[in-house]
Formats: sequence, C-alpha cells, structure tokens
Amino acid sequence: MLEERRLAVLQAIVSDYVATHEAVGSKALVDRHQLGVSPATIRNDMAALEEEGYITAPHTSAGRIPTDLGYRMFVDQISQVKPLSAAERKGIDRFLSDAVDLDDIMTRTVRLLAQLTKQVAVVQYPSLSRSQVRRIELIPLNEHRLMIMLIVDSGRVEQRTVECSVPIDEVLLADLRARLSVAISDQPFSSVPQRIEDLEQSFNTENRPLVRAVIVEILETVTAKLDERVVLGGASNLARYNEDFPMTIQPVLEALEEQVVLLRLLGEVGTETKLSVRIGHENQVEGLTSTSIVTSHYAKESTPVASLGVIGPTNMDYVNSMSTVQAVAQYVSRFLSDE
Amino acid sequence: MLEERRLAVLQAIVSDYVATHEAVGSKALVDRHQLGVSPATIRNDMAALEEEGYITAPHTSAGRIPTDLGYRMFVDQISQVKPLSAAERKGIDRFLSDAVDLDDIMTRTVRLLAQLTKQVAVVQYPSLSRSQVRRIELIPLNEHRLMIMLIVDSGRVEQRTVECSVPIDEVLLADLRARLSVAISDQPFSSVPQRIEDLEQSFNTENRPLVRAVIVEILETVTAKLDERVVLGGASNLARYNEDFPMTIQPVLEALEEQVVLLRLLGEVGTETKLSVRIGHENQVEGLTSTSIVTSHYAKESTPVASLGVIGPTNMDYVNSMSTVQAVAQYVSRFLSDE
DNA sequence: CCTAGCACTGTGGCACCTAGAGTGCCAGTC
DNA sequence: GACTGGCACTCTAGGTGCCACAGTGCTAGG
Repeated sequence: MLEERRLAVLQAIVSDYVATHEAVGSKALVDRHQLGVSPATIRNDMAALEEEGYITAPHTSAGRIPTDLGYRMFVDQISQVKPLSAAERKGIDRFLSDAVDLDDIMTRTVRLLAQLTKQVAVVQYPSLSRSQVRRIELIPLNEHRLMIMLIVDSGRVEQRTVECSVPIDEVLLADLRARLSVAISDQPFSSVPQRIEDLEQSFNTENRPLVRAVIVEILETVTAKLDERVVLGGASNLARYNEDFPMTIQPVLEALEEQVVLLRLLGEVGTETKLSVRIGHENQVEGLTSTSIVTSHYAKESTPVASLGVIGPTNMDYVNSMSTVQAVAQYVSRFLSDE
Repeated sequence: MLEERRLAVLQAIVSDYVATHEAVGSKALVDRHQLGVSPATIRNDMAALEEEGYITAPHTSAGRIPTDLGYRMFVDQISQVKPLSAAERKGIDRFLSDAVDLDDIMTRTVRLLAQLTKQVAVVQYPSLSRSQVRRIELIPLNEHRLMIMLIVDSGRVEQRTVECSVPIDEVLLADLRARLSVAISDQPFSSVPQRIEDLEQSFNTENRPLVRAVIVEILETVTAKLDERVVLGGASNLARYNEDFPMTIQPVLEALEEQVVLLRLLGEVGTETKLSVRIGHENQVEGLTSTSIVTSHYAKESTPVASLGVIGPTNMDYVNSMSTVQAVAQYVSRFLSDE
C-alpha cells in the first residue's frame, strides 16, 4: 500500500516534470493527479523517495525533479509500450514506402524519427559484418584503374578502386571475376577472408600483383570498421532544449558529430533485447551524460542487422519516444525484408 | 586623403570587432591602431561612416559595430587573399591524401574545413549535371530484380534497382547493356535523354516493359535534382557563438538540415567567379540572414564541378575563412584531377 | 582640417527588498 | 499507526534604485 503510492507519486513527478520541465511540488501534485491524500502526506513520501535517491531538490524552496535513477524506475515500470495511433502508423507507412533505395530508406527513417519524437535521431546502416556478399563485380575504369564493387544482401553497395601499373588484361579480369564470384558469392562477410586468401596462388606470377591488390581491397572492405555508417538528423531539436541545459549543447553536438561515438551508442546494446533505454550517466560517453538514448534493433528477415534510435535530454517524453522508436524499427524491418 | 582614412577606420573597426566581438569605440581604436589622429577625429569619421550605412551603434553609449554593408566593403577591399602558411598547406595535403574514395574525400574535406575555420563547413558532391557517364552496368540481383549502375567520371557511382514481373533473360540483358553502353558511355549527362529515348523501339514487344523500366530509371537518375548531395560538418561550432546570437541557433540548424537550402546556397553562385562571399541579408534564405557564407568552386580537370564553403556568423574572420576555403578548394580540385 | 573639452546618455553591476513557492516538522485526529 | 493542518523557515525570481563607466555629439579654438 505504502510502496504502491510512492510509486504512483514518482510516476506523477516524472510525467509532470517531463511535461512542464519545472520542478514539481507537493501541492501541484495533488492538484493534478487524483492521489486522494493531502500535500503533507505527499511530502513525506517525497522525502522518502529523495532518501532512496529517486528524486532530488534543486534547492530548498523548489519542488523535486527526478534523478537518473528515478527515470530508470519509471521506464522499467512501463511494462508494455503504448501502441501508436492508426493515423501515426499510416503516416510512417506512407512516408517510408516512397523510398527508392537503401540510402533513401535511411534518410527518410532518420527524418521520420526526428519529426515524430522532436528529438535527435540516429539510424545505423545495415551492418556489413552480419551480411552476406550477394555478388561481386570488377569494372575497368580505364587502362590502369579498376573498380571493385561488392553488392551486399542488405542492399548496400560497397565500391573501391585499385590502381595498377600494367594495363589491365580483359581476359585476366574475367577470370578473376569468375573465381572471386565462385569463392564469395552468397557467403557471409565473416568467411570471406579465408575464402580468398590463397586465391592468389592459382594465378601466373606476372598477374599476381593485380590479383593481390584486388584481394587486399576486398579484405579491407570486408573488415573495415569504418564501413559502419550512421546518419543523423534533427540536430536542430537540440536547440529547443536550450533553456534546460544551456551550456551543454556544444559537447553534445560534438559527440554527435563523431561517427565512432554514435556507433558505440548504437552498438553497445546487446542483441537479446529489442528496445533499450539508457538514461543520463548510464551511458559513459563524454558529453552525453545528461542525455538519454532510446534505441531499437531493426531486422532483415528476422535477423537483426542494425539499430536506430533517438537522443534527447534526460527529461524527455519516454513513453512517446519508446513507442515511436519501436514502431519505426518495425516498419523499417518490414521494408527491408519484403523488398 | 579623407576617404582613405575613413576606409582605414572601417577596416580597423571590422578587424577589432571580429577579434573581440565587442562594439568598438573611438578611443580603443586609436590605442590599438596607428592612425595618427585623436579619438575626436575618429568620432567624426565614424559619424560619417554611420551616415553612409557602414557601421551602426547598438545604443547611444556603446561603440560601433559594422553593418552587413560594412563587412561587404571590408571584404571587397581584400584584393588578394592571404596565402596559407607552409605548415597549413602541408597539413591539408596530408589529411586529404589518405582518402580512399570519393565519399572519403568529401568527408575529409568537410572535416578539414570545419577544423581550420572553426565554422560550419559544407561540401557539395561533384554535380552529375556537369558530368559524363563513364560506364553503365546492369547487374541482376535475382530473377526479378535488376540493379542499374552508372559510373560517372567524377568518381561517383549511382545505383538504382528495377523490379520486373517476368524473369530476367540473360541474353536480353547483355544485349541491352551493350546498346546502352554504346549510346551513353562517355557522354555528358545532358545528352543522355535524347540518346536513349527511342532505344526501346529496337527491342521485341515482349521485352519492352523491362527496357522501358530501365530507361525510366536512368532518366530519373540523370535528371533528378536530389542526386546533388551535400555533406555538412562542424555544426558544433555554431554553439560556440552562443553568446553572440543566442536565440538564432535553432533556425540556422534547421536551415542547415535542409539539403535543398544548402544546395541553393552553394549553387546560387555564378560560375564566373571562384571565391564568393555572401554577407548577412545578402543571402535570402530564411534563418540565415545573420550568417555569412564563404564558398568556392572546385574543379575536376579545370572544369568546375561543385562548390564547397563555410557558414558562420556575420562577424566571422573573413580573412582566414576566405584563404582557407580557397586553399582547400584548390587541393580538392587537384586531388580529383590527378587521381 | 584637426583637437580638446564638456555635457549628456544608455548599460551593467551591485545592493536591496519583497512575494511566492515549497519544504520540514510537530502536534493533533481518525 | 497513518494521515492532516498549521507554522516557521528558506531559497529564488524579479523588481527597484543607484552609481560608475564608456562612449558619444557638439562647440570653440589651434
């Protein structure tokens, strides 16, 4: 009974604070929520909640605001995510269904997320490491330059160029292409290195330099971490929170500009759970300790390929963010799968 | 004589204001510059300059700050752009020379610009409309899907996929590919439409739907404006100017997130002049009227293919921005050309 | 044409005050 | 034993008055 009301109080505090961004006091609380008790009682509960570390008072005569721990409790309490309205679902559907290629899907998704949540949105490209090579092409650009093109089942296309000193021989090229194709078509990226590493041996000594160069580039493409691309959108939404944490915008913007940081944020989440929320200090990244991050995996044919999510101040609207992120992830998964 | 000193005064005001971001008064001016006259004289000159609209006083007892017109005069007065130091040139060189492909060049360039100028940087991908098709490939992804790949001489690769109801015939594909290749290889984009529009006629009726679909996609790719991509970097630098125009960050960020707006900014510049500076209200874009934009074309084999530049507050360091933008543009041109 | 001097005027900072919101605690009530 | 009403206390936001300062415009004189 007692425990139950305290929890209700915490939830009330969080939702009020999220809505108004102002510290909430005992009186306001009983006015706006049907708690059935007097302010004085609430004050006692609040004192207890503060003792336990769920809320804190910015100064003596102000109301209380939730701590990171308080938000955590609040979020954990949300057992099932509120579904979106039919109109919203329809909107998402229509917006995404116009996409023409993978780039377009990613760009549209990030915009969609940013618009719906009024937050900064991040979308990771389908990861290469969990992908398969669908096909490989070798395209001579001119006598001395060759373009390697890896087509990946997630829809991505990776390209690299190779410079070679001797003119490129068409026959050799066709041969190489055929053998590479046999070796790695429809194979997962992880197995590519061992499948092509001794391919070089089966060519004449004179041709080996070129073969070697091509293999090296392929290996680099397959193993390179930097291929994990991320798109960012809605950065202007950060500015709206100016009032709340005024000096903090720059470090956040800086962090967001670092691909590496973003990848870490999206990647850190284990694959076991779909929807993940990290609050304030829960994420170690320098400069993002006063922001919260809501992410979800999305999948292609039910195997997760990457993540997407939103980043906002810790006092963001978790309910809305969580349901939106989850819904968008579902839609993206569906689009990737049945295309 | 009189005119000459007034100009010197204006220049002094601009450079002081740019350095300190504080309104500059007559006394400070004679202290920090060797003008050889007394503050009172300067005051007369300042009054005249204000009359002519080059400077303005925020309030009675403050110093003066340059108007857009004042900056314009100042910039126009910079006849030759100050060259960068050897160390800086070396830095640019090394940073860019590690790039592996076009994407990489663009990303590196934008970071470089942002770092050197401490401003927001924008780089436009080499424009398709001024480019030639180098090669076309048709790659079947599966029985019903076909990927069209246009390799462009600027190093870009454009890809589109086509869905078709009937299984794709290999022979037909080879035929189509060969004819397309003959028709548009090494042709400028602008001539592509007329070159392929009646290609459809030379195929059997049964195959026409596929041919038609492919042609449509190619035409879309060639004519689509949206293919003009832009990369943005250093947005966090905006936050540094917090103090100067505090409320204005959001609209600026919003404007910068609109690809269309950025393209207009970069595109508006005529091709005749290389280095271009637009100050404050000179650019009509909503939300960017208190920013200045320094851009330059860059070229591939001496034909300009796109623009790059930086965006900052009107009170930015024009001298530095201009020389940096110009130098970076030169380096990028060189890299594109001799690769 | 330049300069010195003087009266004038907003701004920013400081000290001060007040109203209001919110708390903690204690004594009383069901 | 849990809840409530009341009271004293504390801190902040915001308003006011005041002063020093920086910078100006103007006028008279070199």
